[in-house]
Amino acid sequence: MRRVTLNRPFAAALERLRAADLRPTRQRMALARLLLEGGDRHVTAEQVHSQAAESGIRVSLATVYNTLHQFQRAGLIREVVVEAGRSYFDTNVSDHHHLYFEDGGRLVDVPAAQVEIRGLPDLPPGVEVSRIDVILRASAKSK
Amino acid sequence: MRRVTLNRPFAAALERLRAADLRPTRQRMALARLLLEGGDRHVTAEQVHSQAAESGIRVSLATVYNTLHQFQRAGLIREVVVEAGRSYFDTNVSDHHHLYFEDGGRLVDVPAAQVEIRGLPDLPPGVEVSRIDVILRASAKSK
DNA sequence: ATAGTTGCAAAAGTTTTGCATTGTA
DNA sequence: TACAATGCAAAACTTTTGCAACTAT
Repeated sequence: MRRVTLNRPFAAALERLRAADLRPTRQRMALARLLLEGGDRHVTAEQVHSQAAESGIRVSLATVYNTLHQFQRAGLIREVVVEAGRSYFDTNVSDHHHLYFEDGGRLVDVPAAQVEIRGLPDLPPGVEVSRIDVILRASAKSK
Repeated sequence: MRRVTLNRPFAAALERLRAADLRPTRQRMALARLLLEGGDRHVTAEQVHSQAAESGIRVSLATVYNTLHQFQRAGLIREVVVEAGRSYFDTNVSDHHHLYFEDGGRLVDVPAAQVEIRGLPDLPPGVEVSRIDVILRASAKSK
């Protein structure tokens, strides 16, 4: 009888791709594992590309972008735009906001549960708010 | 006696540049008038560049970017990043938030006075929040 | 076979930089 | 004359597109 046991992380990534109706190709599996293992992270496409290279995975930056966008559409990750020409992909897809340290560019999650927003405007009929992004921009105290 | 009367908009733009310690060069004056006359607007660098061309002002896109950033540093305008690779410059510098229509890319101001945000996290000592951006993303109702 | 997918080279945008030119004292 | 500031061509980045190669019937 043949052993069919797959290691855990592999199986988990496979499962998530399947659930999202994305074929488990070599590149996608590699990127899925890179992103979806090891907790909440904020990474740029460029960083994902470098990390892939470090792990010995050959994949072009274009494919990284395309894959990240597919993952986003599938709800596996979120894109957060913080600055002109700098977007982060966030592996935390729970409802939350962001704290951005302008010096250094670090991005930190702020759970939405603890934040309360009131007084938002009404929208035209047929239109709905699909998402609310709150970004707190932090910098060194000027005083 | 020589007439020294300048037309109003010209004088206003001049005044604002002076107050911001920016030399009133031909290009800057032109962009200042384009941006600071005629109410609150959300424009991309590209749009400013086109409008300048239409008004017969010769200025490169690089200069438009550089000037917009100078204006931002001087507090004359604000930059709002809404989507990867798409930043808007906002001539409304009062405290406010944004409603973004994902189909079409229109951006609308939401006065901050009517919005109340509570439960924001504490920051490390020496760090302060320099700005809070709230972006409501609106799209056609899915139902 | 063949219809749909995938991954990437090349193209398209966007923003920044370096420096010749211009303006100021 | 020197010194700083300006405007832009060219360079550097970031992101998207078009299509050849691959996959799964």
